[in-house]
Amino acid sequence: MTSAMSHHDALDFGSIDLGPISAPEHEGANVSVRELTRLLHIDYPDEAWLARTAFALRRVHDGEALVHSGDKFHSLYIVRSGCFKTVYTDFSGSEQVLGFPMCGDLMGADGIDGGHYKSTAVSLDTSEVVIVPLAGMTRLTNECPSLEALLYRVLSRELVRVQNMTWTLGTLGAEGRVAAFLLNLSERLGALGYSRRSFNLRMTRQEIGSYLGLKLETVSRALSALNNTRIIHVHQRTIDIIDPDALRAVVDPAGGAAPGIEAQPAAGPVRNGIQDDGRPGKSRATLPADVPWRQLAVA
Amino acid sequence: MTSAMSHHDALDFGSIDLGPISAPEHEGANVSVRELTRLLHIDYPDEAWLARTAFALRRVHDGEALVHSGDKFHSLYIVRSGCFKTVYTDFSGSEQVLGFPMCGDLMGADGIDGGHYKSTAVSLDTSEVVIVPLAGMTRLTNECPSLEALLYRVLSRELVRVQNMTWTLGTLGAEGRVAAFLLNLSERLGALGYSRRSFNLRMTRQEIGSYLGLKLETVSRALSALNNTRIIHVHQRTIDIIDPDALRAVVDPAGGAAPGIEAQPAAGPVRNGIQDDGRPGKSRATLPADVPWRQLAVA
DNA sequence: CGGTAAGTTGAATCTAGTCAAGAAACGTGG
DNA sequence: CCACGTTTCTTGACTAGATTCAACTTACCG
Repeated sequence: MTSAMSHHDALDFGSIDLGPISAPEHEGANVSVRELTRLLHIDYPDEAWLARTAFALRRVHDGEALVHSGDKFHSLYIVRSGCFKTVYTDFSGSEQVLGFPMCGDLMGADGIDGGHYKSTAVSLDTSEVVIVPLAGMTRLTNECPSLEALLYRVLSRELVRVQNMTWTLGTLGAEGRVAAFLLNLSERLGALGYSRRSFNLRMTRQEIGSYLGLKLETVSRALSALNNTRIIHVHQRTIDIIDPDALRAVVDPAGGAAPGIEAQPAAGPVRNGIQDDGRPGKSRATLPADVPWRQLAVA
Repeated sequence: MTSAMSHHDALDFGSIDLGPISAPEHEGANVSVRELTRLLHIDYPDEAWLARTAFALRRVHDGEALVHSGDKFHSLYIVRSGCFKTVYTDFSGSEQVLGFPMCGDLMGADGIDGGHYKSTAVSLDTSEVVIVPLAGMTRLTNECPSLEALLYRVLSRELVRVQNMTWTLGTLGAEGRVAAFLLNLSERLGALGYSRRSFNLRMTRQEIGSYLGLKLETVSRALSALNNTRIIHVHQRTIDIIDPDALRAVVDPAGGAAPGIEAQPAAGPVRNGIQDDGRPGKSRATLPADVPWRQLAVA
């Protein structure tokens, strides 16, 4: 095999040729770019013509799969409402939960590189997703580079999320993991305008355990333990966080330096991450203020 | 160097204004887009004008940090030679290793969204990286959408890698993790033209353990166990894989493949003829070899 | 050479997994 | 509305596996 690499366009995202923006699965109302950025908490310059561009929505019912592992990749999805679980299915039957995407979260990115989704996304609720057909995006990004940046950011964000997860799995014990899971959930729900103190889990102990690398019994025990120490109150899927600080302490016993639990400033649009002004004279290559920089992992 | 052309969008990657493509840290020779795609094992339509575009290289010495956690984000990096470790640094000083990027691997992507790198990249060797200043890319991607797709793919690939890692941490025991780690390393080295059978670790047990969520003693024991069962031969950092199949069986006793390993429609070109040469690799080579579809989790 | 860092190995401890039984919630159909 | 089966959750006792503590060996570097 010589260096003959000109096969057909291996880099093409497929050949979904669509109108302005839509998708095979189009159904129901559409969503403007502006609303999309609001969902993602990412600011972007409002350009009139873009505000008119719209993405299709898709509704997914409880228990229904949005995409299956192995399906041909075509679109990214941003959750607009509801809640999902994403799973690797070990064809011996057992599944490993990779995440619980909720409003504003990305799904499907693991399909870009290989051309096939690598995980299955199942709705845990009646949910709605914004369909972002990647192939169709290049046309748009040509006219609006900031839209391209937005995509990079969304992908990066997902990467960070998963990296935090490996930190959680690599460092924390059972109670720490469960505590981190609850805090993360609390934070995300809070960012969406729900109560940070009180919420209902939409997933089973089994699913939580799979996600956290624990058995369901262990999850149950950890929850009971936190319940007994009055840090939270648990009844089935109802969670009340009584003492958030104590909960944080479970994750990070080493004093308060608890790496920010606040995942996203969520309240206001996240300041433009990539903006930078660093002109060429940026130098100062080594003034790294090696700050503990983490967000609380999980979910 | 200081060209004048600041397109100004709120989401712009900054105003690093550079020539064709270069970066503040420019130093040494450059690398063409074509070579970059070869590094990444991603095909792309060869456009003459693009072939003339070049990326800067940077050399990083053993023990030196390429970027620090908390540094302002400016570029992505593709490893061209050598080996790194990427770490989260816990405020209390302890570090969690996130990966061991090698030739063709991406670094720095966790900095895109927040505008600051979230992990530190330290060279475990004398290494060379291709500097990909993201801000400067939008101009290029306008002219060549496939380049944009390339970036998406690279990010997606990294995401999948980390997802596989969470699978590893979530499901495997100590021996399985170490076995998966070795197989992954073997596969990656093989893809680079080195021996799959015999190689030297460039990281300590401590670092491996941190990466795999284990203590160094546990890593040592796992290696000893595999050594005693004649599956591999270990002597300090020298690894010989004697029975690859047995090693795979340690990861997946059930005999199938790990999740996600399900056969992809071999979208790839066939492999060229490089076999194991049986020598622990350290000869310099940037041989392109096609990556087998998916490596076994880890690393 | 000698000192330090890295790796190995053993024994005790602790944590999470496993097996098992029972309680609580949920859905369905009478 | 209640009875019934199913699923989910909780709890206990026991086991397997990883961590901890500690001694010791081996490599590496000046």
